[in-house]
Amino acid sequence: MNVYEYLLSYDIKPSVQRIAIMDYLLTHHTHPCIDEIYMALHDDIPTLSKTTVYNTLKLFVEHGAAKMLTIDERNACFDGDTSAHAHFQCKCCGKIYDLPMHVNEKEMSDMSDKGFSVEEVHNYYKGVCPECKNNKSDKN
Amino acid sequence: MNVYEYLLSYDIKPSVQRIAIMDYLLTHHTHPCIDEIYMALHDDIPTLSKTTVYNTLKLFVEHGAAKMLTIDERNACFDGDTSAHAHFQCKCCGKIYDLPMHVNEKEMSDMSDKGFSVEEVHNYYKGVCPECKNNKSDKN
DNA sequence: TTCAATTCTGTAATTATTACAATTTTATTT
DNA sequence: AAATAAAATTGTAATAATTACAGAATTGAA
Repeated sequence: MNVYEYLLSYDIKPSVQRIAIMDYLLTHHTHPCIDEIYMALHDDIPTLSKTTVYNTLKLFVEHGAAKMLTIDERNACFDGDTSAHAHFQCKCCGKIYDLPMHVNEKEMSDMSDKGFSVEEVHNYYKGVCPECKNNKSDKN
Repeated sequence: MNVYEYLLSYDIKPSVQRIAIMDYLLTHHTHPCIDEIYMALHDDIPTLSKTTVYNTLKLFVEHGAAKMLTIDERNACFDGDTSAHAHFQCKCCGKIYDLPMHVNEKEMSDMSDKGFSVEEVHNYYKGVCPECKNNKSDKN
């Protein structure tokens, strides 16, 4: 399935901009912020407006085609992988890694027992990634 | 232990403003944003500056006396309860609830096996709280 | 009391995000 | 194919959160 059909499957009308943005999300697993996407696509689509990037990602999130991450305190990040998974952000380099998520069934059933309807599960860690740990020890 | 000593235990020099802000965090479990704290304390300390609220909370977080939550997309929220626990934010009323957190030991050991040093665990859910569910059904 | 260091304050600057009107593009009808 | 209507995009301006910073106030030590 190409990006055009992929968008349609989420009830999103494809356009040049939407296809480019979704394609970027699906091929780059960097959990980009608005600016990263804008700057990356600006070369191919010189007329692209940052407002369009904002609007498009909002649309994607509303239709369930992308997820917004609030791991990074500075910027909202976006993830084209909508499957349930956890994240790790390195405090040193800022990179966000994907991790398998093990949903806690006990926690979930406790919540619904108390009358909470759970719609989203967010699970992330912060610390230092292996790369940055190596770089640090190199300098000693 | 009073708030004065509590701040000292985190190596934070107490001041009128710091004591008031920490006291607010410890007695109100609303996970307040900057504005809530500022407005609540403004009556008692009319000279209080919003910059001080920002600076003080930053200081608290750095010293481990408070945690910053990025659950709410609009504002950073702050939590004086530094013990490991999860959160639930209602998409309807915005309220943030505390939940017991069950740390996933498997996930943790997987990460350290791969060379990740985990320093923070964030775990939260979004959905509709029991109160809002009741209010909705009342209107039918 | 004097001096130095720290903390607080208020304003200005910065940055992310949203609002909105005008333009462009796309789809539909004639 | 031309005319029309609807939707999407763009760019600018407005808003809101946060940070920078310099001066004022406070605290602690000599």
